Amino acid sequence: MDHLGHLLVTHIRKYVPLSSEQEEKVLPSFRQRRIAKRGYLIKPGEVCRYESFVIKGSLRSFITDEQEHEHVLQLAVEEAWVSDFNSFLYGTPAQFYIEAVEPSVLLQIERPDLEALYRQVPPLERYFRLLHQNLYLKLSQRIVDNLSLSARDRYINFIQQAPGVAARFPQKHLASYLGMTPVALSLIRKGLKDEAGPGEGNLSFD
Amino acid sequence: MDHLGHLLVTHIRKYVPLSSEQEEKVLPSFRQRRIAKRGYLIKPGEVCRYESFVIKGSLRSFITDEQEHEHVLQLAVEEAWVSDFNSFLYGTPAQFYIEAVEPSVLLQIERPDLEALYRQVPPLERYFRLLHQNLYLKLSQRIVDNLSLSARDRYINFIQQAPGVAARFPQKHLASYLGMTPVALSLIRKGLKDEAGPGEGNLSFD
DNA sequence: CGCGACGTTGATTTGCCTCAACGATTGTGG
DNA sequence: CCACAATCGTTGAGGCAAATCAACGTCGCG
Repeated sequence: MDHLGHLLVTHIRKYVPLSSEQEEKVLPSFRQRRIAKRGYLIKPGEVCRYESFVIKGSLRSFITDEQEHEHVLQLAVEEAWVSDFNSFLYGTPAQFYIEAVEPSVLLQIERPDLEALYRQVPPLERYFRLLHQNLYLKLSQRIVDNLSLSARDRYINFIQQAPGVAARFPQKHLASYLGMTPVALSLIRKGLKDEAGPGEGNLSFD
Repeated sequence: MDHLGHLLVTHIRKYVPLSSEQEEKVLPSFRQRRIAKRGYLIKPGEVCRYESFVIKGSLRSFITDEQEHEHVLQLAVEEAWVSDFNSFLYGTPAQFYIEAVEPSVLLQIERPDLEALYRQVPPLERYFRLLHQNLYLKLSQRIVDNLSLSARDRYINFIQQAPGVAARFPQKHLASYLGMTPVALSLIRKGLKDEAGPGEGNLSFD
């Protein structure tokens, strides 16, 4: 258990220095939670009380539109934070589903505890600023990609930037994340495999 | 001039409290800069040395793809921050153009000065964390909209959420921001005007 | 006034979606 | 452990929203 917990501290230390005293104050604010495959962390309408750090497994966040179509916003694996962030911050009803795609283990913190932790361990304020800076940069890039790339190029791009991640999610989740249908993604993969040629399968993305 | 400068302090105070001593330390770190209509704040390949706060005017950030097509990432008016954030943070070559659409006035800060300011005025660390939280939320919503809404609905959505902003930019910039061509936006507007009926022009978005 | 950039409108094309049927794979209860 | 159902991925046929291409009107500016 504890060796998993230290994933969080190790992760934070990639961004900000922590004294060992500060380090010890972090973990006690978190509770570990397991979530079964296909279990839901949150559903629309509920209030998202926790910010959750993934120490094992994978999850996705998505919405459903009025035609019951799912749209995947995030594909999360180890060292990602998941929450309905708007709901967590403002106590408003959540907009997203968050579902475990693999059996997962999370470290969760409630908002009052997080605020208290900011005061006890000031570098965390900086950590979360850096975290949100990076998230902002990634989303900016994703928007640029959605505006300027074809479905095919978005897929190629994703595979190159996050190798290994695609393999952990059903293809339809990846398709939705990339803004296309499962049918389109299937055709794109077929196209790539064909043009690579039967002899040179070393580009296989499986 | 100073009355414009105080727009920044006033803005920051919407997010975090500042003592008057702290308040006085903020503005001296910034330099005011005017930029003519169609002037460029930054171009791809340059290093973005400043984070710029818009106190007057409007700007857009965009990229061009290999087919010379422009793709607008941001439409900025008063109280927005503009920069090639990645370049600003890491000193890497900028990816974006930033162009003044109207004659504009900015308050600029360099990165070392910003870091120094964090230390002098700790609440700014919190301010920028909150700022990036909000930017993150807005980008998330934009991605959801791009995934789940038609071009028509994205336009309606934008007009409702940012009334007045559209009028300050050429239609083709708005179209690009919304992920469609100028032709498509023109047809959408025509469609909306027609279905509103010739007698009831009170929904006109001009 | 005349040039150039912008918006509009029409004709045509296209990338991706929808619908549908069929394999492949997974998971589950008997 | 097998049989069956359910889910997922693949493939094909047809359709549609939006893009492209192109011509014309309009406005602002030198």
